[in-house]
Amino acid sequence: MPPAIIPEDNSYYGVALRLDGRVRHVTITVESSELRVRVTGPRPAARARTQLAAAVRRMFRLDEDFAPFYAMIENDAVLSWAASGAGRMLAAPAVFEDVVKTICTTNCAWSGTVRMVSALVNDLGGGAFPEPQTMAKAPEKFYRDTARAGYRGAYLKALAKDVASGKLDLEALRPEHGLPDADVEERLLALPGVGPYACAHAMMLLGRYHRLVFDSWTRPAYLRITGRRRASDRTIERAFRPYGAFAGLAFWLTLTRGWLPG
DNA sequence: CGTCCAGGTCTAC
DNA sequence: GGTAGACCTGGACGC
Repeated sequence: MPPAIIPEDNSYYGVALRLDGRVRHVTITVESSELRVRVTGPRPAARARTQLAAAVRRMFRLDEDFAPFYAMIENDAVLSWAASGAGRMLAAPAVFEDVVKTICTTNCAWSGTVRMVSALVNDLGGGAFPEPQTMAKAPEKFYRDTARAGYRGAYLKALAKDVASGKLDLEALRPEHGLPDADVEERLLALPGVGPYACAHAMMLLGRYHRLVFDSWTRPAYLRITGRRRASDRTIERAFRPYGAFAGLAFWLTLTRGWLPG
């Protein structure tokens, strides 16, 4: 296992997770370069602890090897700063959750995404992100009147249905299962409501960093940072081609440099 | 009040 | 393979 590079002490993250059927509030802190995970309630049984460990490992990308990327950018004019441990985009415990949330970001303002996901968590999941079966069973009324997901409602329900029935296995898209990027992309694009943007975004969350995410935020952000007046997606892709398998991550870090203090 | 568009996608040419 | 129009929703904006 590659070393987990933790940038600083006192980092804190909180999330509600469903562990062995029970919603737990989980806090993750950094203490002496190690992650410490705490949960509310009585000590979780073995099954819940296993689920918790798996969730944290995926959320913080503990099984991914960033060393090749850091070696690549060590002397990079723009990205050398990131070589000290940046790039661990927070993922959900399950690929299903990432795909659902990503669909909830499409063609709407961020406030809409928050509304839809909040409804899924609070009104359907009892405080944690709902299981596929729960989303599959939820009536259309929920998606229309509570989540106010509009036309996405049908996509979300259909997706949940296929995952719940076993017809669709999104977790199989994780890198450890060995599917080539091209196959994973093809499967993602075949999902209802998943186009080039959502596919690229989901690929990043899967730890597959080749594809650049183009949307109404990243495009202007790139222009602002480079000082260009305009640049086509193909031009931007060409600019990041030197980063190879990490082009998408390099693009993202270039755009989000200002999100970090200092 | 109508129009536009926001972390796009789908269908039909 | 590339492009127009429609699509839920709800804020922002112009009139």
